[in-house]
Amino acid sequence: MARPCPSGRHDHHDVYSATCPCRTLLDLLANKWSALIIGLLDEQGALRFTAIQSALPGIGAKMLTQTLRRLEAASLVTRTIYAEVPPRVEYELTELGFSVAEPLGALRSWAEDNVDRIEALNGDWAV
Amino acid sequence: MARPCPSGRHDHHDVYSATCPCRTLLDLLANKWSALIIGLLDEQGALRFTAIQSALPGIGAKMLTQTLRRLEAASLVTRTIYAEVPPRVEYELTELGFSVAEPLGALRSWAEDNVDRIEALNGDWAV
DNA sequence: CCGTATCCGTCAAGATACTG
DNA sequence: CAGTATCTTGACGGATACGG
Repeated sequence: MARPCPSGRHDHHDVYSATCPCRTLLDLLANKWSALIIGLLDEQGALRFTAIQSALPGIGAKMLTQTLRRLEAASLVTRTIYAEVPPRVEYELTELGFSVAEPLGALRSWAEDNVDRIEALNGDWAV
Repeated sequence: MARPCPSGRHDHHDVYSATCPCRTLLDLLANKWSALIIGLLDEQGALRFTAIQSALPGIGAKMLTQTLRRLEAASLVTRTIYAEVPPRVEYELTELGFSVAEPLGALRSWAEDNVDRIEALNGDWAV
């Protein structure tokens, strides 16, 4: 059983509470790379390590491994090793992973759709 | 006019491109504190600096100032100074800010609703 | 090919003290 | 009240080399 959250904003959990485990979960999702990785796996299905890395310019192998491992620990992603030569490892969303891909996708779309408006309002926003 | 994105996944922008300004925007939103601050202002309307800080246990004044300033630069939040004694400063969402509060709220709700399931699947996920 | 292990520089962020 | 200024630390993250 999860630790209950003091505030009781919802039945059991509240991201605004510092001690609530769902805040840790939000931190995992509200992260630069997690949102992109989950979106990628949502759109393209199972992908190999290298495929993910080249689809995400700027991410290093270490950071990618780290993020994938955390997503795997949270049961959002599965990691499947195929005993082949050369070795092949594929990452794929779990059912839970697909369900979080929806709100994350909405956020990505919002960013893509509104960045022009923001630049029009203030060209120097990207500090 | 915004710089176009090379990939052309959407009409003009693509968060998967490292150079696209909408990726910078996503980084601003997909951030531990931004999601909470925007959600708070969405639920409670205009709030003073101290009110926000006490609603977000764990955030320091420096980090709060920094995040609010970036949100203000992106035209998601307004900052209003009232010439009173003692001084009062209120932060409030703009129309743009309210519109992004929806997808962010969906993400927060998802975290609150699914953390139990994740803990049941793997008690050690929060590494 | 798919990582892990290690080293190491940078800068994000906390603590503290101070100002309008 | 609502910050800013300064200092300090340590964790993040890049580079490299190596293992399964």
